[in-house]
Amino acid sequence: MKLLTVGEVSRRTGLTVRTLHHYDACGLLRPAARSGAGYRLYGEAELRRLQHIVSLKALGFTLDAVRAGLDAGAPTLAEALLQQVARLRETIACQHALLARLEQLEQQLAAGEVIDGDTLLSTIEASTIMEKYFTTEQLETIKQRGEMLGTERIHEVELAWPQVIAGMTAAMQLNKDPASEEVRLLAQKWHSLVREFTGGDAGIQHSLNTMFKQEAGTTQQQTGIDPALMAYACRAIAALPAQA
Amino acid sequence: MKLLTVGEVSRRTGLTVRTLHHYDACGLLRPAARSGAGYRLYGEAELRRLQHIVSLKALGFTLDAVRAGLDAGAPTLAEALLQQVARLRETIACQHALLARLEQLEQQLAAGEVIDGDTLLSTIEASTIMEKYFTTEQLETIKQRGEMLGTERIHEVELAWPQVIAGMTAAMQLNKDPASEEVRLLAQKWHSLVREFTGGDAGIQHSLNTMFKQEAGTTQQQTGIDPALMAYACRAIAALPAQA
DNA sequence: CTTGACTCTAACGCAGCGTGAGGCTGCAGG
DNA sequence: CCTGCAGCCTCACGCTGCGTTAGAGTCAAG
Repeated sequence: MKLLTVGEVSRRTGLTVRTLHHYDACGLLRPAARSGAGYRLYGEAELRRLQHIVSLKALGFTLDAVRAGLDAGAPTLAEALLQQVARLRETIACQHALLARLEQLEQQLAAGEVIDGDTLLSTIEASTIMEKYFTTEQLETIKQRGEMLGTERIHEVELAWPQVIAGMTAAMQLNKDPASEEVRLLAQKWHSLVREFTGGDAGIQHSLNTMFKQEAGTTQQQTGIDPALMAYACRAIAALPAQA
Repeated sequence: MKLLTVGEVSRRTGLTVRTLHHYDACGLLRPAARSGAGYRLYGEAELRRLQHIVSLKALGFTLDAVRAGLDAGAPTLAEALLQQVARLRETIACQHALLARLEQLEQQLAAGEVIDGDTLLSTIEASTIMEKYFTTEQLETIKQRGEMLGTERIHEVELAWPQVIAGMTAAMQLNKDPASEEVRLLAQKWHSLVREFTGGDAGIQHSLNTMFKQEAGTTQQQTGIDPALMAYACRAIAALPAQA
């Protein structure tokens, strides 16, 4: 019956001495005995327990969970395993979502001339906010629509927007009747541009509206559309003759 | 030009007051000014910066990284993004590997009568140790072979091993010549059982040997094969007439 | 003037150890 | 016997990103 010191256990297991001290301190693995000088001495049983500890930790359990699992019986352990699976699945799902966003940004970086700091931050911001107001499915739908339209058309749209916004802003500031002839063309253009984004999906349309209401500040900064302009544009569109 | 107190900023952003204090303390977001009473006052610029902070944090950056990214220019930020993508990919890969192991254990739990504590721990242990000595590809290969063989055959093998081991141990203890007639049948059986696991893959065979050498203690406990027996068995197999 | 809602600073707590500091122990060589 | 050196011991702070009291000042309303 041989007893080992911390250093020896450390070499055999690859754990650090400090870690063994820690396990002792928190009651996870107590040495079998102490030498006269106070040296920790571990026996076979402790090595086995340590093996178990390492294994469970490798499965992602916290030290508390490991202790609980070892001190309680197999049913508890089995249950803990299932819980751990569930937790892990969830975190992986989150990480995946995150990765998707990061990769999208990465693509935009690779594809674009966009190395300007503010633009980059705006792009990031936009994706963050979108995450907040659209469901995963909706984002998926939007992405697919984007692929259908193609890069070129998207570019056109991005160029078209500022003009429409500028026109609408001017009309509003001149107090023109939103239902008037002159505003009608602008309203039609606006409407079609929005449909190009929503694809006619009512849910997406709704989320979009909510976002513009809640995040007025940020969206205004990014698009130049403030609540007043939005209201004006909505009235103009509402005044359009039936379906275009 | 309106200034906001912590509470107001908190309500607008959803961050806690404590968080704002923290960001102030660590220099990530300093208030624009302080009131006479020492209240933190934030302006528009700070709100924008805060927006950026939140966005970057949502991408998984540490506060230090966020500060670095915001204080340095866009190139740094872009670079950091790429790094973040790489890091995330790696952690996801790890998590996936972990999940795979956990799910395997889950299956065994669901399928088996194995609710005994020691057995469960042994199973976990085995998978942990295998992870250590076999490459991912090898494990994949082993898994596929397992599926090819089918549950039933695996069960048979698991039953056959103890008998062979017992026989070989007895032969060794009786000091029988490993090359003798009597031992030959045992050696053949042993050899074929090993091949059933390795599938004839030299790499897997090698990893298996390494594992048995390095983890003598644990494997002996789990299989009943100690180094001496292993050596004896190897000699017996080496003495077999050419290919079986 | 009192209340209640808000603010301030200061400081511990969390998980799981890493990383010293400062001080014994135990064995080998001179 | 003394000296070294490796190994052991016990504190105890540090890291991340805040949560959470605790004690105390501030502001606007009743």
